[in-house]
Amino acid sequence: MSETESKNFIEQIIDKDLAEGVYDTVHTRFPPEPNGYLHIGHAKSILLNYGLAEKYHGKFNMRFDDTNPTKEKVEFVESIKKDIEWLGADWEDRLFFASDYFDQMYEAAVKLIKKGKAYVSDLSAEQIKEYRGSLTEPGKEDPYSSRTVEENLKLFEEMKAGKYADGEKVLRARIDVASPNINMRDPVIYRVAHMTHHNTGDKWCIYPMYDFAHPIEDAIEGITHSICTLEFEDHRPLYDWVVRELEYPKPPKQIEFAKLYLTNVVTGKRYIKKLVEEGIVDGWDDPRLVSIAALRRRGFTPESIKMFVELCGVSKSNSSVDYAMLEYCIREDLKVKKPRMMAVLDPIKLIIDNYPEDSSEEVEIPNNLENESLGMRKVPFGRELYIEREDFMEEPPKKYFRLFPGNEVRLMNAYFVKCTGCVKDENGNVTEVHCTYDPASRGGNSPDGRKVKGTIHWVPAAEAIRAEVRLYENIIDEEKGVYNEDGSLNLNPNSLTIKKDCYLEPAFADAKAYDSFQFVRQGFFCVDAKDSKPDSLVFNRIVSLKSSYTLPKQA
RNA sequence: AGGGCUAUCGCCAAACGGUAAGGCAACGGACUCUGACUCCGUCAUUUCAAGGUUCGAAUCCUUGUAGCCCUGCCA
Repeated sequence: MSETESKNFIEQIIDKDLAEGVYDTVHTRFPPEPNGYLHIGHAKSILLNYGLAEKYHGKFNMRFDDTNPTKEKVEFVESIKKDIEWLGADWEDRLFFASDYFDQMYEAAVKLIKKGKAYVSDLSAEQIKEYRGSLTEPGKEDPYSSRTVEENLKLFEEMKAGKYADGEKVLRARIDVASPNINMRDPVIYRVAHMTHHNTGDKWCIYPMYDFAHPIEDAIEGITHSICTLEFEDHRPLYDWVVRELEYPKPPKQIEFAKLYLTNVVTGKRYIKKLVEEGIVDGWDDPRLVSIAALRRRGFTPESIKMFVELCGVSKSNSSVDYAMLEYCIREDLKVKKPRMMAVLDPIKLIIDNYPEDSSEEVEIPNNLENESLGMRKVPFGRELYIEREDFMEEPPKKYFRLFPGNEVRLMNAYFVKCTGCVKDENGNVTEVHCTYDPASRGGNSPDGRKVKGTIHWVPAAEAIRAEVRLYENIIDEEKGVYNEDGSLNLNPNSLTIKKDCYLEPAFADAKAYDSFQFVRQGFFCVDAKDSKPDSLVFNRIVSLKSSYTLPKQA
């Protein structure tokens, strides 16, 4: 708590605005265009905007920026709402659509025309591009810019009435065709598009452009700080021009911050689209992706994502955050919240030769030593168990303190067992490990006080539940990117490992979709909501434990 | 006639002229009913570079360098 005293640059701007009386409240918004799925980068924007509103006891609006009917779909509206709710950003009763303001935007355009600040142009898209000049050359005056106010009013009215075809006429703001900032070279602010809009239907055939619409949307909603990403910096003068010319009393202010990029992760929509189309991933919510839906399916919690975003901070420098930081956050969140269960991913049978045949018992195990409220569970124990194949070695390396002939270890929360040997098949592969147990060590400690160096996990062979476990790695190979120079896919071949025939404790019979657990020594896993069926559980690994598999390096 | 923005440890990121926070990662060590977790320790004589101003510069000035963004009737 104490180290969060330093404020990010946006909070500093807000503090100053509040102190100087520029605004007397804070009102933010998240304004996605409903044209795709949200990903971890959007989460930063959502939680930043929502967090600021919370922190300053202000308000947070949800707004769909749907001013271009060619790209937007209702299905995205629903998925976006779901994801934002899941993240915990509460817009209360303030859910808006930019398209709800089309009337006001139209009036705003008329106002500009009347002020002589906008005119109708007959130039084609290509011609406008030509007249705009280039990065190094100034633009040229639009030949239609000298039309009278009356003429412009009439023409704009006709545009609205549907008299013109798409592309025939546009409304341009009159600013400065020679501006070094290309966005200020008489930008188009309204275009003709005969198209059915998902919200307004066929009411309109003219639609406002982002640069014109966005400041108006913000102003109408009383937004104070309009937070967006760095690429809009060049648009700020236009944003300010719009709110100034429209004479809004306490105009909103645009503030830009750097997008969140994750190292070695694909976020680009067109790349993900291609991966989905080519069947490389099983959809936009494939657990290897970082869409909000994918993270949810993988088992990330809203809390972990919030922690992650806060840890990343807010600045204006382009940066790419290490994936390890995200993993840290989910480990941190889950480790005290979720039960620690025993699961054997690569099973080998362990037979306790001196355990009475046809006998069994139950041992009691705490669900999470760090969180007593998670309670205890009972696990059946018997003569035949499954243990991890790597927990037995016939010829152990130095410092190996699991099972090997002659060595005694503890079966977690059960008994001490001493390895007596193993059985191999004709190829020399170990098929069974044999041992004897010490009945006096029930519970996991010996009354004579002797210690064991190793403790291993186990699962009762008869009652164990079979499952499939999927281990995901980042989908992209280090440094090389999604595609090679020749356009071929460059994927990490280990991005998905499927382990079938894993054995779980019987308690997993009650596991439900999205339930997550810590598998002792294996990491954190989540029941896959998409692929699990009542009789066969599929687990996605959320994150592995640090170096849990690695043995000490040999000298 | 181009314009805008950015540059502090492997990765994020504070510091707002007073002598380089913190987190992730990494590496030692202690502890442990799993080798995880936890704990304790190490990790920028230096802030893209070179000059300058100052008692004092990551912070101010100058000149460079590198990266990102902008020439949609997309957002």
